Parts: sequence; structure tokens; C-alpha cells
Amino acid sequence: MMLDQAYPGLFSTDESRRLASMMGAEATARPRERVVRGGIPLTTSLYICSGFMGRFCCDRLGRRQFVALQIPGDYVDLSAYLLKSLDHDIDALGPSAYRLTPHEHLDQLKYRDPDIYHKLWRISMMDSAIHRYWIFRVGRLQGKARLANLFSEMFVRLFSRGLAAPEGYVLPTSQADLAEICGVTPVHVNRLLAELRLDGICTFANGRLVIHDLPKLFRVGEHSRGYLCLDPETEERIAALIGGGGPANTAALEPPPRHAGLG
Amino acid sequence: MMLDQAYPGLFSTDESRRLASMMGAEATARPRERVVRGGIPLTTSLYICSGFMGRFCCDRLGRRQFVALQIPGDYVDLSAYLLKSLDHDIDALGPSAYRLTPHEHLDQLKYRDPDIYHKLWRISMMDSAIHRYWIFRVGRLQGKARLANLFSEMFVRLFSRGLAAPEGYVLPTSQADLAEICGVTPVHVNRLLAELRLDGICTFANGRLVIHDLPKLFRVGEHSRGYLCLDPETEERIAALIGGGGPANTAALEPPPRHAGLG
DNA sequence: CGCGGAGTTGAACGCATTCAAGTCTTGTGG
DNA sequence: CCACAAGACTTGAATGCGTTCAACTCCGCG
Repeated sequence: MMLDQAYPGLFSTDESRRLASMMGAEATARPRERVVRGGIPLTTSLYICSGFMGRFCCDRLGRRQFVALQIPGDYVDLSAYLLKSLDHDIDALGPSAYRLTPHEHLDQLKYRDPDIYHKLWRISMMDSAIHRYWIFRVGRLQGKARLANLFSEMFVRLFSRGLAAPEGYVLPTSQADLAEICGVTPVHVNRLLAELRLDGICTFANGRLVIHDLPKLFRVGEHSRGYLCLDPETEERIAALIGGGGPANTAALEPPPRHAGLG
Repeated sequence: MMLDQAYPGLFSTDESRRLASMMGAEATARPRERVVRGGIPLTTSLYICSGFMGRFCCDRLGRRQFVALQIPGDYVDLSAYLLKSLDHDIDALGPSAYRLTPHEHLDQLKYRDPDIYHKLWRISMMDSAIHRYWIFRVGRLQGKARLANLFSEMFVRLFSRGLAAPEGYVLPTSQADLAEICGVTPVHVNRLLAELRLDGICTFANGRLVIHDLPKLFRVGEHSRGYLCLDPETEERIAALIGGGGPANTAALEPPPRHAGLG
């Protein structure tokens, strides 16, 4: 997958080619392979050609918390270009292929092609928006909604790259991975998945989500896709698919008014 | 507060002045005032001169989940420059002062001063790292650790700007705000604060945290400050203060090995 | 004085965890 | 080809952390 395909309406074919020409040869990772280790100086940034990767932190007992799920077409660790190392690790989920861009090439863009540079900043901000929404998900939603919300997000992100159909999509995670993404225990994920199945919403098995009722999935997950920055065409196609499944934008949801405050 | 002060070692005095010259006049916000509304086209980005602000999303019942806490010296919504609107709202917590930078001025930097442009991208990535850590906090830590972890983070961030002492610092939030930050109920925050107090760790009251045992605070909060990108001098001062209170970097914590995986 | 928000405390409930035992599938070696 | 091991998944039962509902105190302010 090239960048113009991954971000329709953002990169031109020419820009996409230029960026691709800066990347090294395609490398592959096996399932569960550590792709980037945190805390180590980095001189390259990683672009996912195919496959899925997960970014995670660990608590003091070594239990993982995923902080991002990256899909084909994602520029995964642009933050490494800016911060020179990562504060977390990156693992491949299923078999993956990726290409590395040396930071010195990105530095050249800074002077020679400020507009592409700007767009790279932009996609890093799109990732940032996804991070924020993940905080909301694990902070405010409870079990079933968390899973449904995650499945909703992944549907939108994958669909916009032609990697999901209204009937379902491939998500190469185990139930234990889903638990580490949603901040619950594997046992509980198992029960929640059973509930979603019995509710006639979706069935997750063998690294594949089968969707039975897309609007209901979005409703139960309380998902608003505003943060995903869809191009207008994709936005329209998705709105048509999920109908009244969820508001396009969280901003529609107002917090209850409060008075006073701490002086 | 100017940018060279807020990010020691990053911006030169000259760069800081240039950025300040691009900002509009200082405006003020009262406690609980909405400063930026999500979903609306924006043409400026906000820099906090003094005071605290919170960024939050709402669930369908209008309950808030904070996704960031911004302190004096933060360039709050650079993401608005890239994405042209926010997916969330921003409220002042206590009384605040801020200045707005028109996006067209940032656009000029893109061509005329790529290095400053790069540094703005960098600080937006530092925010992104904080977002990731917040996912970890609400996803993996339980009540008491969540609060302690938050207090630890705020200590480091404020201390690095001269706004916190080892004895404590001002944090103009109510217990209800802390609840919306940590993803728990206000009642529970109250009980957790009591526990932290009885443990001899810290006392939070009247928008002020009094720290009784800084190393213990970091230990109980399982806080690793690696993600905060401290300049070497600050890093050293903080390391001296908290001693064995917590690892500098999460990368030291390894996930348990797993085999196989989903093909 | 009385109102309202913030904070405090108690008791009952419930979602999610934990521990445990089991099934199913897959890959490996005899 | 079958036996076995290992991991993923499933299910039950007990526990507990955090929620919910409720009542009450404290304090600043009009």
C-alpha cells in the first residue's frame, strides 16, 4: 500500500512516489515479533506495507497495555523522527511487511518540500487524535461498549483503505490482545464477545470480525468517527452504511453545564 | 511564560521571541469557561501563558473524559493547525491567560523557518507521547495508582517549568475533575485521596497537592518519566529527588515472552 | 439566613477480576 | 498415524474493586 492510497485526498501520486523512494527495502516480521524496542535511539521511521502492528507499554508486572493499533498504510513511528526514540515497544500482530525511512531523508524534506513535510505532520496528528479517543474509550466506556467501540474504529479505518467490508474484516488479534487493548482481562473479553454475538451484533473468531448489524455495532460502541478525519467521499459512504448508528462528531454531545469553579 | 522557558534546551531566546511575535494579544478565561469548542473550523492555535486547561470528550450521556491536562507554557491545540478543527472541547480549569496564533503565520514558518517548524512538530509529538501514557494509566492501573500516577506526571511537567516544588504544587481541579481525568467516579476519587493521605503519600485539597513522600508517590503510581522528554538537567534534578521512586523508562519493563501467534 | 457546589461517609449492588478446570485446535515427535 | 504438548478459547464460582444511591457536612456567597 502506498501513501496516496492510505490517505486519499491528502498525498498526490507524485508525493506518494517521492516518499516511497525515500524508504528502504521491504522487510518482514513474523507474528508476535518485536519490530521496534522502546528507549533505544532510532534513526529510521517505520511504514507498514501490509499486516498489523501494536504499540504498547508495560506495567511493573510486565502486563501490556496497547496504546495503538496500526494497520497497513500507517506511518507508525513518525514520533521517533521527532523524539529520536520511542517510549514504548512495537510488535507485529500477524505477519507483516514494512519499510524504514532514514530520518536524514525526512530532514531533507523539511527544507526541500515543506508541503510534504506538513502532510507528514498532519498524519502524525491524525494518530494523536486516535490516541485521545483511546483514552476516552478505556476511561469512560464499559466492557461491551469498549469492544464495540474498538471494532467500530477499526472498521472505519480499514474500510477507508479498502480493507474492510460491511460484512466484516480481518483483525489478527487473539482475545488476549483485545484484552490488552481494551484494558480488561482475557476472560472478560471472552464473555463480552459472547454477549456481542448473542446480541446479534458481531462475531469475532480466528482473527476475523464478522459483522451482523453494523449500525447497532456503532450504537452500542457509542462511536463517533469525527476524530478519524475521513475524506468527504469515505465519510459519505460510511454514513450511508451505519445510518443512525452514531453521531459523526463527539462535539454534538455536550457536557452538563456547571457553574462556579475553583478560583 | 515564553516558549524557551517552557521547553528548556529546545527553543532559543530568539526563536521564542519570533513565535511570541506571531501571537495575538493576551486573552483571559474564567474558571470552567469553554475556550475552544470541538467540531468547529479553527484558524488559530492556542498557547497558554498562565493557568490550566483541560481537553475532554463526552460520552452519549454527556459525561466527560479528560484526554489531556494542559499547563502554562503548553501549545495546546497545534493539532488544530494540522486538522483545521478539534474533535474535542477545551475548558479552562482555573483562571487562565492565553494567546492565539493565526494558522497563516504558522504556514509562513513552514517555508521561512523550517527549523522552528520542526520544533513545533516536536512539541506536538511530546503531547502525543503524553496521550499514549494516559491510555496506559486508565487502561492498566487501578484507582490509587492512577491518581498517584497522574500526580507524578503533573509534578514532573510542572517542576520542569518551575511550577512545582518537592513539597507540592497547585493543581486547580476539583475532585470531580480528577474523576473525569482518571476514569473513575467522584466518590471513589474522594476515597482514594483519603487512602493516599493515610498512606502518608500526599494530600490534595483546595486545588493544591501537598506531597509528603515524593519517592513513594512515584512508586505507588508506577510512574516512569521516559515519555516526558526531559532535558538532561531537569532529568537529573528529578532523578535525585525521587531516587528509586520509579524507573526513568518504561522500556525497562519487559512483557512476558509469548510463543506462537496468529498466522 | 439560606442556597448551592464541593467534599465526606455509609451501605448495597454489580461489573469485572481472579482462580480454576475444562475443551478445542494445532503442531510436533514417536 | 497417533500421542502428546502448548496455546487459545470457554465456562463456573468466589471475590473484590469501584459504582451507585443516599444522606450529611462544610464553606463561600448573595
